[in-house]
Amino acid sequence: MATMQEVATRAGVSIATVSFVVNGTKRVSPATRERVTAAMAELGFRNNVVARALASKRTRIIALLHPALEHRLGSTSMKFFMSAANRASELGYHLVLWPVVTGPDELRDLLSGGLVDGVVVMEVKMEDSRIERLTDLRVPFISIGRTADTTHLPFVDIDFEKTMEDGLDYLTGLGHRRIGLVIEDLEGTSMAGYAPHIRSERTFRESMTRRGLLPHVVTCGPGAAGGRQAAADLLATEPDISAVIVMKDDSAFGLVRGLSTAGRRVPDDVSVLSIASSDEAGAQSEPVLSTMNAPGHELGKLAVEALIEQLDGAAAPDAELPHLLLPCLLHVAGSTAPAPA
Amino acid sequence: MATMQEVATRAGVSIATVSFVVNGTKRVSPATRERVTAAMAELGFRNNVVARALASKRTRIIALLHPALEHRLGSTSMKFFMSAANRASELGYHLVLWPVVTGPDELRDLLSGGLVDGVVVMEVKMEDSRIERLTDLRVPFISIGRTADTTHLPFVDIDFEKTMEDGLDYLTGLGHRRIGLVIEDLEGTSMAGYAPHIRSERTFRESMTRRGLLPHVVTCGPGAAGGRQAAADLLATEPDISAVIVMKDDSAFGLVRGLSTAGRRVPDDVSVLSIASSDEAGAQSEPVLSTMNAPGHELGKLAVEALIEQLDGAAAPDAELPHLLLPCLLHVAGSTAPAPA
DNA sequence: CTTATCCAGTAAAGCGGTTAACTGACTTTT
DNA sequence: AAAAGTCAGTTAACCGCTTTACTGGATAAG
Repeated sequence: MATMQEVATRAGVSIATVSFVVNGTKRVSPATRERVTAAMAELGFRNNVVARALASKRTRIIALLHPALEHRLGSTSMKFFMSAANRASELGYHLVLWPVVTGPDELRDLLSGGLVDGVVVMEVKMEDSRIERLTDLRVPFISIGRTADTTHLPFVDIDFEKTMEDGLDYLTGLGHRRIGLVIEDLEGTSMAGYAPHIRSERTFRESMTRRGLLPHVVTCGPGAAGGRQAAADLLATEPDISAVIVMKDDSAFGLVRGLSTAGRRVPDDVSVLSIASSDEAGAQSEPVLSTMNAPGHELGKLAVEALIEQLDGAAAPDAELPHLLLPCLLHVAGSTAPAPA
Repeated sequence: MATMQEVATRAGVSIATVSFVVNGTKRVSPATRERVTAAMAELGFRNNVVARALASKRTRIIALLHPALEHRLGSTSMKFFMSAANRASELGYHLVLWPVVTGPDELRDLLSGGLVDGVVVMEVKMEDSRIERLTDLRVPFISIGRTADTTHLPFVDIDFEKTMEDGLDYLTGLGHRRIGLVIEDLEGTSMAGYAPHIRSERTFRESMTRRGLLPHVVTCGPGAAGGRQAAADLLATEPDISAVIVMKDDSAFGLVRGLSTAGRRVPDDVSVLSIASSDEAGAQSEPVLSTMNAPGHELGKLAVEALIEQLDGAAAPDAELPHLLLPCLLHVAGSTAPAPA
């Protein structure tokens, strides 16, 4: 690969001039610029990213941190990732998915090594040590999801509170009064304290109570099997249940089947609303699930924009931290219907 | 962050010595080693990855290239990714998922820039320009999946041929004679020429013919809806079909529902076998699908090992290229049964 | 006609490491 | 006892690019 020095020699200029041409850092006369450009083309010059990074202390690489192994990337996360990657690319950055395998030290290496300009954190828990670590390391970052305390946290997140309220508005609007919530049980796993679950459950309980209704909450095991069991558990507690909100695609699929097995027709006897999901996921079930779609695309875009603004120093030093909340949007399909008489 | 020079000063040695301690590149007396180690600990020294990369021309980073947007990461790919990342980590490398957004130039930048030591390519088509490009750039790489011509291609892949034979052995062993194949139609999409589909279909046709049976092949649209339609199409062609092999999870879910809608019970009337799938995916359907499980875990591990062997120069210069094929393993669940009389 | 300003371009000092070649003291060999 | 090895450490030349300070000629101002 041709180096900058070779280009300089060939164009009969100094290496600095080449650098100015490449980066547009300083004015160069049209004539020399032309010579340099030609030389670059002839030699097939490519700027060495590593050398540039060392000298300038910027790589234009953003890492999307992903807790490896645990929790596989759902379609929502994937959408988010793609959207973020595209937006980053438009803004001249690379967004890579970095599975943090070995724990905090690996993180430290990348960051203090200067390999990465900034970080996006996902799958955040109510208390999350990674956040503190990033703050300590003074790495520019943004979080997808919020910890319990958000005062010093730049984040974008799904507005689970509003999503839940909207969902309940919709269901009660259909006449439902006995409504259950199915949430995967993460206690004991590495995802214990996962914020979306906790917020959703809390809001569900509060909102139901406020509406003068009894909150029926059932936790379940992982996968479709867990959802299936949840149906049985729920019906055992409250046989007259007429609507269920469920928080994970797997669980939702299992839930619907569990309800059928128990002789409840969906949506005639029991309505099912899958939240923080997507059209595509909903379409995998029969009947097609009514969903509240996670705004993965928008969140990805916004997260990257906020982070890059911070990186490029476009944001005022003491500007307010980004605190963006977007609710899931209701998409009515075949799994919800008016409450049975 | 403390630099190596600072550590050296503090320990009263030269910077080279510190480097030797850090990398174990040269013998250092226990006494000095101890002083250096202590100094590093006190200063919280972290090796600067970028500087190291520039000087040594190695980053110990491997990029898993992913064609952005197109084809979202299925659970098989994800398993593969995780397994590869873990194995890489064990071997002292980082494996990151790099969505190539802007096309070949981006690729070129990373590689000629020396940001990445090697590359893993996935979602390979029968003719794939990326392979040629990587060869041209002389970047060490390994492919998950094979192009049509594999003479110069280092790869690991699912043995679709054997998988299909095994699947057909199993089904014919159950007495099935009228067997269909459902494959998603990718013509006209960016994934046209996707190797797994082509190999599977070809082997299906050949093997069926060899067995003296008629190969019923139906292509379908994307998602569950496509699979559903495929059921109708297949029954229109061959109403007495008694078994169907299907190649994608989405399609499989839709297919099962489509069959039910058409009044066929699974598995009593029609058996369904989902290939290149996984237990977890199969469990999302009702009845639980019999699957042939993609060896994502093994492939990820093997791919990374082969690549790193190449990187570390452990392989002889003219050693044979890795050509590894692993079949999917049959996992019998609830969607297959003996052929009806 | 000076002196002050511009301007395009250059020289050179890093950025934080790696590594080949070298040094000097001490141990073996013959 | 002289020649030859060992061995732990050091020196210094890179790796390829960025960026600040500087130069010298051309133009504008006084």
